[in-house]
Amino acid sequence: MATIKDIADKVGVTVTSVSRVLNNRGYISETLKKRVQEAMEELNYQPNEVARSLIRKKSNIIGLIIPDVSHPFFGEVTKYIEYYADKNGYKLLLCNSKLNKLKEKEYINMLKGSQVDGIIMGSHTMDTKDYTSIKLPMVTLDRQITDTIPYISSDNYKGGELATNLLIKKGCKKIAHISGNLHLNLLAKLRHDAFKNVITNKGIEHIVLQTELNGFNYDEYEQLVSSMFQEHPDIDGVFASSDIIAAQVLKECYRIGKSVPQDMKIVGYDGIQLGQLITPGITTIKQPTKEIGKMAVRLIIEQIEGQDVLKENILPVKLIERQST
Amino acid sequence: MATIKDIADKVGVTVTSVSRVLNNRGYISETLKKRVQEAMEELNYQPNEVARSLIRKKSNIIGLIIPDVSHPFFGEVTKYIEYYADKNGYKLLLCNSKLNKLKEKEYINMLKGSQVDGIIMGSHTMDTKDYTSIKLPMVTLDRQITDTIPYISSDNYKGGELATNLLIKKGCKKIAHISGNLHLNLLAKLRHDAFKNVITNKGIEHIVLQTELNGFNYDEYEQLVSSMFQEHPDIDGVFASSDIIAAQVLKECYRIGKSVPQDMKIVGYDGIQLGQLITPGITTIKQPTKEIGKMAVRLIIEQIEGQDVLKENILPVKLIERQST
DNA sequence: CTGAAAGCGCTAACAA
DNA sequence: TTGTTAGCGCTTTCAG
Repeated sequence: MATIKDIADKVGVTVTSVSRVLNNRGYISETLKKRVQEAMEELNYQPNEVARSLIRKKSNIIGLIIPDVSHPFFGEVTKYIEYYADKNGYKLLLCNSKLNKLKEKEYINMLKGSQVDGIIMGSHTMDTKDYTSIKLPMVTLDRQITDTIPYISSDNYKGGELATNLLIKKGCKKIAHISGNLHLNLLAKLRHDAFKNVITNKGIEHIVLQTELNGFNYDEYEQLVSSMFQEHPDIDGVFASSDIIAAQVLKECYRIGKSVPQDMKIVGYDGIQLGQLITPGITTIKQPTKEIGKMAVRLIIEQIEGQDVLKENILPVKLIERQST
Repeated sequence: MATIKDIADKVGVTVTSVSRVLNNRGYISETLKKRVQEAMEELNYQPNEVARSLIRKKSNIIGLIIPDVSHPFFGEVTKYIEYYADKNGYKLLLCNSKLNKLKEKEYINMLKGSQVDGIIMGSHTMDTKDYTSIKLPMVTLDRQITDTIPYISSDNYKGGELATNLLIKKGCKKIAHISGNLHLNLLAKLRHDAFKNVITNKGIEHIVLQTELNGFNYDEYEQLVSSMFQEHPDIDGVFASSDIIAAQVLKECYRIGKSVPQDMKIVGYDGIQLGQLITPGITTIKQPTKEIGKMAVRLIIEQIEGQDVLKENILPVKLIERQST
């Protein structure tokens, strides 16, 4: 790979001048500029970003820690984060923590060592103090760690209300809520809170189940759903905390011969693209993945640039009614 | 952030000694080693990987260019690539090309500038010469560019055969193959070739459709499938080149009242995790995403280490029969 | 308008 | 066993 020195030698100037045209800063004659640019073209010169990072103390890299890119929701968010990062001249280092505390810690150290300019945390299984000691621009997705670290979430409470009210409106008499793990301190817990409040107010029979801590295990969902129906054969409505779980519920309904939406109504969560492929279409609460990704990148960059940012960033959700209700 | 100098000062030695314990190379007394390590602990020292990269001329970063992480197949492959990269001490820089030639070029330049040690190309819309000029360890997924660049693919021909034979065995009289775009020079084209060969040999009526070039557009699939059924109402078997497309076919069958598998049999491709959530379960050809990811990382690292690697790496596929056939 | 020189944080001969 | 020194590729004062 050609270096700045090679260009300088070829043109017969010093690296200083080449650096000047590279950064378009300081005085350089038009002719020199031309000649340098030509030489760069010819040698197919690519500035070494590692060297630049070292001296500038800025890598233009954003670290992203999420549980699992292959989960559709995180896949979509990641796509948009990458898109907006790139659009703003940043690169994305991807880390899948699998909701593992140790892994998360290791990744954070790795990212610090790699001199990333900021970290977007979509997985947060560690303790508060572990985060406050990071000393790097950060934004979390769906978890409020302290009131100094900005977070982005969609309106989980509203989502929970929409889902629960819809099931009630549609006439469900006994409703189950299958929530993610409630011990992770996620803001997604607000979906559960909304469910509880609404359903208690209306005095409707209900149960709540939660998934395990260990990531996204389809087999576990299958178990969970199957035993739920066995224990509570009279359930006629389910509010699932993800479209994946909702799909699992739907599948179990097929298996045990319950027809949807007649005998059973289902509402999912997330609004992943794949939801529209399933029949009957799963009614869902759509999270604005694109806006989440966009805002995550914006908040990180603004912090990198030293600006103050809003700590609380709650984006609207939308009820999408399909055939499962 | 503490630097090596800070540690040296604190312990009262030079950076050389600190570097020695950091890299565990050369002679250092046990006591000095201890003291240095303690100082590192105390100051929470993280070596600056950017500086190390600069001098070692090795970044320990692998670049990954794929069309779209949010596509389930690529999401799964990405997950495993990240897993094995991390396991081997490499980081992953993620790039979504959206099958855009210009974007792909820009990403390659970006990755070269970032001094990545190698590139895994899961998107390849450029011309052969653009790849040969990269001069960096590379491996491609599902495309053979030259006989010097190693590639990984699953046994597409076999997959095509398995799918087609199954549909025939199940009694289909007119079979459609919905393929990805055939102009991308992908090895996935072999699925089409196998389909053609098998079905022509057996003298069975058939049609072939292909998707557009522009990425993965669910609406386009919907259009395509819908008009296919309108023009050929007598189709009773579909071999789709992805599970997503297969799901779309299934959805259309529900819409127009064709029952699956009685009136219509469907085989998908990829074997994504989500396939098992759909009812009826979609019969599919499973690609070994984990092995693909593992091998991609292995081949890149072996090249980085200067080893020779096999150029042709074809992994086995597996037929998974579910209820759609 | 251009160059000389220092230095980013770290590694690695070569000396001592 | 430890230190001196040069240098990775680049940016940036400060001179000229």
